Amino acid sequence: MNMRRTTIKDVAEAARVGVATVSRVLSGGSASPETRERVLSVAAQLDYRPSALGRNLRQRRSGGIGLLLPDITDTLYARLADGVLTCARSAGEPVILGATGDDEEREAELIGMLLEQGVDRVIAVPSGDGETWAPTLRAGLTTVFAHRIAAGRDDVPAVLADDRTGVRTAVDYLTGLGHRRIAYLGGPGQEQRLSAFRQTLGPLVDEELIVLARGTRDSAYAVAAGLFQHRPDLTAVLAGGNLLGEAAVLAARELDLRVPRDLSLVMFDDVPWAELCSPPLTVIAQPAQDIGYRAAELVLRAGARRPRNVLLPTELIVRGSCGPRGTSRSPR
Amino acid sequence: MNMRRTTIKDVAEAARVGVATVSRVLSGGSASPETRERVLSVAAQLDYRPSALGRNLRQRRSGGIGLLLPDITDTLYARLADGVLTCARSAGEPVILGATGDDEEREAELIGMLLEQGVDRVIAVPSGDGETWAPTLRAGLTTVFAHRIAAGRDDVPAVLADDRTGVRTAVDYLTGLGHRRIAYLGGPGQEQRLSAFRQTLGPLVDEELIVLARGTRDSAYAVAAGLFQHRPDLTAVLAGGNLLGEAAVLAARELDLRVPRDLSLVMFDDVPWAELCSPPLTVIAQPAQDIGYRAAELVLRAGARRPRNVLLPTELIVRGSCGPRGTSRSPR
DNA sequence: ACCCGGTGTGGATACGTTTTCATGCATCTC
DNA sequence: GAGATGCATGAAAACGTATCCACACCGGGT
Repeated sequence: MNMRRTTIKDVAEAARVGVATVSRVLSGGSASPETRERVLSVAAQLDYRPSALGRNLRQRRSGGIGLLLPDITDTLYARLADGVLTCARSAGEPVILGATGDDEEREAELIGMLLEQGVDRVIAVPSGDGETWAPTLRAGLTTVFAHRIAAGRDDVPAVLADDRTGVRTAVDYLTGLGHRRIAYLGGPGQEQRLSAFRQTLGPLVDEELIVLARGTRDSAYAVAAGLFQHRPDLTAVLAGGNLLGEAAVLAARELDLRVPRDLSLVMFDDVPWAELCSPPLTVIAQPAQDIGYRAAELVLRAGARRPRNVLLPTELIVRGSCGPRGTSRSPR
Repeated sequence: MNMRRTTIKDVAEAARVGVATVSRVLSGGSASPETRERVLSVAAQLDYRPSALGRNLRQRRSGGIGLLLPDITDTLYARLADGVLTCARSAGEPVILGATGDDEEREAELIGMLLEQGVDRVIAVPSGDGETWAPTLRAGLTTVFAHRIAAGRDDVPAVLADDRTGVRTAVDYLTGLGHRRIAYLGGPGQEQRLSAFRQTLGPLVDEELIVLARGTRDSAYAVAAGLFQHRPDLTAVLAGGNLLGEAAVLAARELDLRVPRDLSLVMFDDVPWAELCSPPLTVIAQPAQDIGYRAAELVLRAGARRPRNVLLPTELIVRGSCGPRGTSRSPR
């Protein structure tokens, strides 16, 4: 079977017009009503689909939007991706997905791949700093950051969750319950949350209770377990991501800490399993899907004036993992 | 800034050779050592990157792999996607992602989009039947199914988890614990699992204990709750997916069924939160990431003889959600 | 009658690459 | 030494589309 694809030329011949006219009709240009209808009917008849290849080459840009995430396996990013997909689908644009693994080098590599593909619109949860993203902008790509920003790249619009308010609400909630020794379990690239934590806690902040993990499960668990063992006097912990929260739950169980009696726990990001835990986890929900959707909107409606950053609200969802400060934990 | 992209022509001029030579050198064709080196050095100097646009048009196919999943939000599919991404990255191929939502129509639409993009390699967790996938094959796309197959499309190679053995192992485990009234909670597109369930259980099978949900969380919950209420005599349940398992846990808690005392639970697919549950869930683990990776391998190494279906082993991971059959549940 | 602006149309070109084909040169064979 | 064989090379032809430009035509103004 050597079926050649039907091209615009076939349509033009069949409709007895020039290729230019067919192109115009299909791209919404001007044409006389009868010509338009004839072309349309012939195109439908031959079930002609314009080749993106030809078009892309001609306009020196592939449609389509690039999406760069640290890890598609993380439900937060998966939801974000889902939002992007939803918006892109309604615009008929393909989405090229890449996983950076929070690695600057891999991110740069993927950016190179996108450039090679002629992609001219990118949504990213950036891992690298401003330098990594310089080629992108130099090449004239319209870029939008989501969920976090790259250091030193204030010129790129971003759509973010209102982390600061989220942290403040959670910390206020915990201090309201009487907690004083509150730990923060952080991950990579969340300076906003950490600084909000410090700021809200003010004089109560204890630098020893602030620990950072790398992006992996193992690292998160090790850090959480180490913290709990090293500082038995802490009564509450704020986990700055669902991976960290998972680690905290696991580590607490391993050390026989009862939640919420011995330890109150608030986790960033509402995930389906937060409700399945016992007790169900109190969380700071982020509109991950919306973030993706809005980012896609921004990147599609480019050309209009560069919009300011978008800040989406977070919400503290109180479930059962926080209680009043009990007596200090006793070593077993 | 009107920086024109550096093209192969620029490189050719700068290296004082023809464009054909540059193309050959860069594509690994034959050339004299000195020419090769000169071209390479000039290309590096200008930091030339061949445009995928031109190449794609020339060879009438976009490189790149299309990936069609029901829902990127489902961790199973997210892991599968991760496997595909990993393999694709090592091959330098972009991945175009689409979410079908388990909807035949949307799937067809996405297939159309892929065709229009000139994608000629597709990995899919198919939702539609053979008819939906007819255009794909007619257009000569190399297609590989993952995780499940489309009805009536035995001509498409597939990478699957060994569902039948997984189900058999789980059911044997449950009957070994003394359970006789075992329910099956199924989702869409998993005939393999269901038929294995029936076959393994043999005469013990009770059609009333087999219930199917649609793909959504709400539907899963409703079906699970209905089953538990309607048949208080059941003592064990096999959930045919992590969404179903989630629903089962939730419904059991809502109805005050203690796991595993009142109800033993085995879930298909090992997800991170299975360990966080209390009790931790006994699961049938599927190598989702491997499935994706292998599928990507298959689709990339096409041209070789069409390989037979690949069957990847599942594993029963015993945790704490199954116990010996207790006395029949008493109504509260 | 003439010109002029507007509109619909098609020919031609360019987008950047790969691949075919012909050419030239060097080496090998009889 | 003549012909054959091999290899490196560049000119040119696609690939399918969008767009520039020129042309024809039509109506209304002077």
